[in-house]
Amino acid sequence: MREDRVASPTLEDVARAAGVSRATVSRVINGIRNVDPSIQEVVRRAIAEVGYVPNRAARQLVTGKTGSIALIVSGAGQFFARVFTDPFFGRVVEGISGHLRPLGVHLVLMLAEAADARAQVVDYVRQGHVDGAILVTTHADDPLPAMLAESGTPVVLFARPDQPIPISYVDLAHGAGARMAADHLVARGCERVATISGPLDVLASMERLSGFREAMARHGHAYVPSVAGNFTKESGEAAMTRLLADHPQIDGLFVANDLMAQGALEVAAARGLRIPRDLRVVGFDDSTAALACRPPLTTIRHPVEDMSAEMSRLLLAQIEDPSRRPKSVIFEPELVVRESA
Amino acid sequence: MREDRVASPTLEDVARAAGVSRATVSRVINGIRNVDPSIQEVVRRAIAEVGYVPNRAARQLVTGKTGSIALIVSGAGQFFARVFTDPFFGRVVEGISGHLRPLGVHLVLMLAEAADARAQVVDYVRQGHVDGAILVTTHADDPLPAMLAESGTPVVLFARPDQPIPISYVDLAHGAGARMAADHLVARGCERVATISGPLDVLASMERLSGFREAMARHGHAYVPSVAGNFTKESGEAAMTRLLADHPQIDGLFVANDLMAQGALEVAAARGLRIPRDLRVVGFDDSTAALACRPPLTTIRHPVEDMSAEMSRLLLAQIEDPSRRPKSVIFEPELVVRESA
DNA sequence: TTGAAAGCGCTAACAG
DNA sequence: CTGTTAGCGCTTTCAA
Repeated sequence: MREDRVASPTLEDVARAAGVSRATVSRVINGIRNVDPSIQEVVRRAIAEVGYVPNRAARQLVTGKTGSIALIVSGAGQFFARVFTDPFFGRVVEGISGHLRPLGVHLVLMLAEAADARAQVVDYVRQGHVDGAILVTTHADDPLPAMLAESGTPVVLFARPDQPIPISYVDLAHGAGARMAADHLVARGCERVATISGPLDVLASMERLSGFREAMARHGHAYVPSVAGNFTKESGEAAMTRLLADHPQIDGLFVANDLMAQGALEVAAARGLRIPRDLRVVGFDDSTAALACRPPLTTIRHPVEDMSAEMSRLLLAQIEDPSRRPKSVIFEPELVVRESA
Repeated sequence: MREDRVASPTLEDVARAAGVSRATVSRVINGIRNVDPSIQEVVRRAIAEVGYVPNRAARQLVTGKTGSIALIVSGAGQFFARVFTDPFFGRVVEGISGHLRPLGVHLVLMLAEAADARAQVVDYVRQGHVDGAILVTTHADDPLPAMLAESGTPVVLFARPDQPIPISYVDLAHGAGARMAADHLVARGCERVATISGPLDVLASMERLSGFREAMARHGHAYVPSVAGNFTKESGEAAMTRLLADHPQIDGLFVANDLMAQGALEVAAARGLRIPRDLRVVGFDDSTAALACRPPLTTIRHPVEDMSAEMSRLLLAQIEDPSRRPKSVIFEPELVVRESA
């Protein structure tokens, strides 16, 4: 009863049990028409009987397809603690698997936190474990996108790469989002506005910062103090502490992501600042952290799930037709008004 | 120059380029002795020249091995937000990949948050994508451990399964840890002690709770009020709020994990309670959350990384010898004294 | 020490 | 509609 474990049953076994040829069994398994319904029934029964499961390696060897794709998260320094602490990555996984699962495509997550891990991941992909990869990188000068693109595997990126490489990606109109934050703060009557930005070597951070500055300038605010964080809550606290030390009078604040905003709000609360009366705060992302804030955070919606679903769509298309030219899809942000501003 | 992408080079190509047979190339690739050093050199050069990468499917078809294992995280309800918010999972991944990477074994992470996802994961494993699986499940009545065990794949669990199934696992002596917390609180002079537990249908939670109660009873404290949370920070806040409403006089608190302790501390601070003067708090896990607490949290060390490394060790052994009997390894907790108690 | 050859389990023409 | 057959790329006896 358990010996089938020793050598799992093959097509051959099913064929014998059903009294047909391997080809016929293969046909019913792959849902190809042109098979007599009664025989289909017999085969199906035989499959169940012997407990047959197709051998992926054999199948891949002839079809060249694995039926699975990798989501690679690449970064450095405090990597694991970062990934498993920021709601962003969960949204990405959710968006991708929501799109892939109904299609029967397997999603595997791989984490590359250092040079050797990166090499191993590239290895994995090049060996043909997956049909393609979706890549999310958290640091600017990551060599992985180029390595992967060069390997010839279909790849799609989250966010435009720093270096111009021929690769498909999905991104957000960060500048437009920052502008919405600026307009909102000004409309609410803020006079002394500052911002906590993300790491300045990350494109998205730069775009949010410059977008915000430009919009504020257009409203006549020539000077907008800013402090950079690294997108963690702790860095938001540190940045806020510094900001308040240098500019105790601010009445409006734009923070480049919700997690940092959460940290900033806690510091503000500890300082006795009432939100939004004394200080209005706008975050960015509309992640679960925005709702966890006290008070709930007014923020800019970053449709991460939709963008991630789009990544898988692009990837699947590229797998189907490898000659496809790289394509980019840019999403539009939205202002979400809650209580903090 | 780019056309090698169309059909990637095979052993045959390398053999031709090196002027030897496929078998010889295969030998040098697999590091088999009995190959003339000069030929080895020639072959290695040829490999680099044609940019050869072994085809995993073909290799697996004959060896039966994939060289990769899966880490499956299974759960439900708010699953993604939970996994990517709790430092615990990062520690698991870190422990496993730290052990596996030097061995050249690939680690892929798979998330199973609902019934269809579970089925897909089992599918993936049974199809032979991986040589074995490490399973972490966050809810009590998860059918996945049994499904996997039954499939015949080598599997190792984090934490003892609720149902007795023949499967290897690694666990912590939770009761012993809870006892340490109790002893410490009592030694610090606490008189009115309460606890915030984890979900009561999770074995580890129960063991921590009953271990704590027993130890307190041994110290003469017959009654220990408790409120259950679900291991998230938010649930810690809610539990603390409830606890303080019913028992405003408590001067000692044991919380079943650091994340909930963090939430509890925030509520305590908002109530004006001084820690540890008015209230001493001991957490559990010694995760990054413990250091993020104000003040830094006294807690019980849960050696998650070591335990995870041990899981991969067990799994590899089981893969090597599938007839191996299931084995369990229990780790001992340690008290880590910081400022909160 | 090296090469020839037999498959691993499956799919996909190609006949029938 | 079904069976036969030729490989997919690799490892591994078995000879040489």
